[in-house]
Amino acid sequence: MSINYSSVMKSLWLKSTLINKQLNNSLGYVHGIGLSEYMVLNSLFESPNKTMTRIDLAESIGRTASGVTKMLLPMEKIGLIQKESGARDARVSLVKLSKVGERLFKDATTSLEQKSEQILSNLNAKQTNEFLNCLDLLKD
Amino acid sequence: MSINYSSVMKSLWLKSTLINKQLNNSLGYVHGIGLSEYMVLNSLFESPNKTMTRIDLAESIGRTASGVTKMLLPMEKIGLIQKESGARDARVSLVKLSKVGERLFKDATTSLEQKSEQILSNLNAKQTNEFLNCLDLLKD
DNA sequence: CTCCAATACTATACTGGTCAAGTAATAGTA
DNA sequence: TACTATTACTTGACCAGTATAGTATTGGAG
Repeated sequence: MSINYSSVMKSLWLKSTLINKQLNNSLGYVHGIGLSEYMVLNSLFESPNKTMTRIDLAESIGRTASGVTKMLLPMEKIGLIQKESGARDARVSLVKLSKVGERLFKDATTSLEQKSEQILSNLNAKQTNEFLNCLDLLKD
Repeated sequence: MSINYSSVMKSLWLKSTLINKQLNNSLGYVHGIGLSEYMVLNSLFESPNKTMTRIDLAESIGRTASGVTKMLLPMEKIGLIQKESGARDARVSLVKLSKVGERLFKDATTSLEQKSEQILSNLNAKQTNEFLNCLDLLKD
């Protein structure tokens, strides 16, 4: 019995689009950011000094450099992040998570956690761990 | 030890964006369609008479009605689908998979299958089945 | 039969992303 | 030291999707 690989990908595609909408709605309605913005905050929060280059940021969230440039503009305007000067390389423009951004990130995280628990509520602990493990094993 | 639910969702989000790009590139380069278009063909192919209404189509691929309206325009122009008149309800405009569309769908399916197998190559058969099972269990 | 609400779209304006081209700074090489 | 390639962006044109508002048709209540 051979596996139908593409049906797994189709299922992944459909579920991820539906879940993305859910999570975007949750975060957007309460905190005014989308999942992409959340992931930016997340990457910054987890990085040493809560500071990253735009390229590293783009890489960490699977977006292009220009995509990052554009999404950071409004985030800077509302004070979630700030430009950090003082890089030894004059090409890079460092991005730092602000206090406001960190606060919003933490609030958004609890929202996300709740929604995520709900989405995963049909899986038991073992399944959830296996699922995460499988995700990590996917080649990209 | 409690589970960090949101990290599962973050992982899902990141992987799915990266994999979407991969699959879109594969399909786009060889067959000139994206994953969304492929899923439209897929839904039509699997439906009785290879015919659906636009809202059923929208529902089946997780897109809005207006999204479907727009994506079907070019697909009709290149002959992948055709408008089917003769619905009892004059509001609906039925969409039918054409022979050309069916042909392209089958070709694209083999491409997709190959790429999918590659993406899943780190998972064994048991893991793959479990993964698919978990996907189906996700609430959306 | 006549409304009124709901359904199945379509059109417009907008958002969020890409790609390709351009700029400035740096790194590597002769 | 100078020249070239690479890197880290930014910008503009475009594309794929949404939300909202509109149209035409249908179904149901009185």
